[in-house]
Amino acid sequence: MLDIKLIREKTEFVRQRLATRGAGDETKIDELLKLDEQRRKALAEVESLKSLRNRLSKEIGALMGQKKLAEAEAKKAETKNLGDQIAALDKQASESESARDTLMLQLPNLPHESVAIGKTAEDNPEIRVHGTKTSCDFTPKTHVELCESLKLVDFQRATKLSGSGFLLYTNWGARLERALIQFLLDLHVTQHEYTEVSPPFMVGEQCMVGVGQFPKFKDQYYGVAEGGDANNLGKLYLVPTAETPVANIHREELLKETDLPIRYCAYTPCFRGEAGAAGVGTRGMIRVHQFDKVELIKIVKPEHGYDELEKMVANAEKVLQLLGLHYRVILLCTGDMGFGSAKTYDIEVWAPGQGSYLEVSSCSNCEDFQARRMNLRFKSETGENKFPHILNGSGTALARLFVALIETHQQADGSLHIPEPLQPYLKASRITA
RNA sequence: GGAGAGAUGGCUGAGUGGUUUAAGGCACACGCCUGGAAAGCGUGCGUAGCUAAUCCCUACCGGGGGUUCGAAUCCCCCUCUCUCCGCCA
Repeated sequence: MLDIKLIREKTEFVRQRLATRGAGDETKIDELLKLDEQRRKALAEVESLKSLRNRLSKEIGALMGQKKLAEAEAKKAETKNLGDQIAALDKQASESESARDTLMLQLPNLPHESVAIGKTAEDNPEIRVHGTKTSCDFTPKTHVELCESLKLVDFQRATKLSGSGFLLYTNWGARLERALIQFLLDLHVTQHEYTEVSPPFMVGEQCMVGVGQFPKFKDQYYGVAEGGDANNLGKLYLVPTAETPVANIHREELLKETDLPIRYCAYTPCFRGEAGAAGVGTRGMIRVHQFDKVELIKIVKPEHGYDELEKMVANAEKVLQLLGLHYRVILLCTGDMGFGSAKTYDIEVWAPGQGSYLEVSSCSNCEDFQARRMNLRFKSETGENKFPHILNGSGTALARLFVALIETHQQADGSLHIPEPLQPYLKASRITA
């Protein structure tokens, strides 16, 4: 959520920054300010009436204390109609306020000044590249072919269980998936100063609002119903990312400045409806309804937000470096960024079988946008209550990492070489048919 | 699922209709004291809106509604927490 004061005081600046996203959000500003003005006007009136009522009520109390009952009754009569006026104005003020807040929740974050202005993924500048595309003297198989020949994933039977877009890992595939999760958590916890947490895989609506998934993108997620009772559908949602539960851990709290920075690392499966997305329903692991991910979350003082973002990207890159994968880091342009983000880096890993790069990490600084939505603050040393910056980054998403890994390390004989850092986790250096 | 208890500021904890403009304590900040510290003493200290303002004023005691001139306090609904019982991995 944006700061309403910023919108009031620097209206043109906000309008221009919103316009860089190219989604037309800047057109909502006039309506927003109108509602804000209505609210403030009603509030000023109702507050002076309340002030009057409070004064009279006190006088009535004093009169009754002195047993001057007749005078008290007279004053009561005088005060009586104030109540209706107050109720009417209160209603006006709260209606304006809730209309204003509904609009506020729909407005995306302002892009940081360092973000390139652009419309689509075509406009995303490449920041750096690590390694080179693998050149092998045979035609690389796709991950689907490898999964079938090495029996890592049973696509067919997964469909029988849950429909398209779900994976059934089998034997070495299941072991590899588990090894990767363990490897990622250990890396971030022991080498990168994150505290491991294991959150619920279902969250309440408030969490979805807190990080910005609701109300705007409600159709993207899975709601669950307990038992056969359709009435409680929507009380809980399957997490689309660990960001949702973990970023909300300190929701509604007032932290001490010395509590910061907070750095969390969590594994969860991620559930996504992928409504309208290309590639759902086709075979393979690139876009599925459920995948595993290890997520990094930071809650930091505003002045450290962008340093911490750079470190977070480096933490995610380390994963790919250790696994011997070629990747590039790109900066998302204003038009391609997520709703709550002020600045986002994507990491794309090379998948030789696909002949393309796959997004395996997205690291964002949401600044105070999410903290405002969840009313998470910290008390500074000077006694001020401030909103911290909240950052999230994948470290990394697994199904696609799995794809890049097996496509990159496949051998001419059809077997799979396991990179050295992963071997202790898999307890194998090679997978063969 | 059944029964009971509860939800008050950063924490704790009083408060059953009118100096509660939320007591007291802890924590925190500053000062006194001290060779220095602890203890002790003094002062300050909730959140948000409004505002040039740390002045006023208004709101906020889990959330929503009601009664009243006036509600933390009385009534109704909801949510959550705890204890016990049942069921259960």
